[in-house]
Amino acid sequence: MDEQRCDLKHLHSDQSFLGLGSSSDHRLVESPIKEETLFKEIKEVDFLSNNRLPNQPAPGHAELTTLQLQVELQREHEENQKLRTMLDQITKSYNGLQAQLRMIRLQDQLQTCAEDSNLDPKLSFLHDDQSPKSSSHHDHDQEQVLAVTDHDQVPLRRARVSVRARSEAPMISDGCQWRKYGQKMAKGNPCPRAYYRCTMVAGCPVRKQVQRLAEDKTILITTYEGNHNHPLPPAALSMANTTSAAAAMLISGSTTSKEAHHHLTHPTGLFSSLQPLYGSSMATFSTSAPFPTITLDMTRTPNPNPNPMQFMDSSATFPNPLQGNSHPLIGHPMCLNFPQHNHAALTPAAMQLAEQPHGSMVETITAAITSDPKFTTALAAAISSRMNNVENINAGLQGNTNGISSLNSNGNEVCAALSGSPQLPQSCTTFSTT
DNA sequence: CGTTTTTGACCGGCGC
DNA sequence: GCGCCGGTCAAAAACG
Repeated sequence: MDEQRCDLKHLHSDQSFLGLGSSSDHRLVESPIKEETLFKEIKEVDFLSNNRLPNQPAPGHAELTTLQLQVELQREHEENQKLRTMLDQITKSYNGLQAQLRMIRLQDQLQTCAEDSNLDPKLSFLHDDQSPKSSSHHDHDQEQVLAVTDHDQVPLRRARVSVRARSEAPMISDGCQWRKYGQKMAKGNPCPRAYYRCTMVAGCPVRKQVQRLAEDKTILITTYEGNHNHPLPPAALSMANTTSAAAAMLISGSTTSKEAHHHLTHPTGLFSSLQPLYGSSMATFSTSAPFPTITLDMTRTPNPNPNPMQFMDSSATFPNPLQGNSHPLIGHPMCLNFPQHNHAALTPAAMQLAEQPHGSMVETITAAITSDPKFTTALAAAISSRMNNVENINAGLQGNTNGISSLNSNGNEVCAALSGSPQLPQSCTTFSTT
């Protein structure tokens, strides 16, 4: 009952709900459901008001019988069910519109990129099983947009994100529910490799492999593949954002080189612009494997950021209230967006790109940082102070962009940053090159 | 008793 | 064609 009240309180109080609170959001995302209708509906189920039932006796009235209370409870339960149904519909509409917006932005972004640099031929791995090579540049871009934004998981199903972290536990806690479906002895490693699939929702394509490093058995290598096709609890957003962002970077940041490894600092495009911000040794690309893989190393601290809080700028945005999919986590006070970037360090082109899923790399770093208890307190204080100012900040849809190929998951909120990955005993302030 | 884990079998890709 | 290897399946076992 308390949870229901919290939900409804949020519906009443959060002006950012559905993005209706922001003028810019309102302009860009118009819910198919009229505002008036929405709030009228909500008004009818205002559990918090003492006058919500004008034709019913006030609570606590002496005339109330147990039967009446039961009838009222039943009625409120039905209304609550209606509300949840409505919320689900709104969620679907919101996700659909957000996906459309994302596709439009991505098209614009690719047009901009096409003018500045050649697209990577190696991106053909995105198109292998979709269509033959196209002759025109424009068609190529269109194909890429379709491949990247398609919901069928093909692109990121092939891109993988490997996360290295020190952990004594058999598996790092990333907030998702996993079911083990296999275990194999990998070549050259005495430790078995375990295979898990996401069981939060039936049919979720996300899988992961967990294996200990042969050289150092305290290091756990978790390899993620695919994107969740369902909303994630805040505790799972951090890692999901990490993998989604990294996979998006892997896809969009590939180079023409056939070298076995590519660093994020390759000389063209986004990453060179981001390099001053992210440092020079955060992650490693590997294209020698059957699947393109990006490795994020959270086990070393070769180049500690002297001021990790620099990632916290003033561009914090409202949370996507629907990310939790009508669960009590909606409106959770800790569920706020981390800033996307230190915009001052980026070129305009990089900023535009970075406002797309690449921006989640900041969250990747944030996740690593916040998995360290030493930073948790400081982060909590910083977040608390910024939450006081968040109402004055334009929400902006860029704060709610998801992973490139994920239409309705992997929002950019780093809700779990402060609570997630408790089993990561060590983390670093930057990612290291392996 | 339903769910999860274990584990051997099976399949497909790849190199020789 | 054969063997190796990574990945998945599915029946049995274990668990709560």
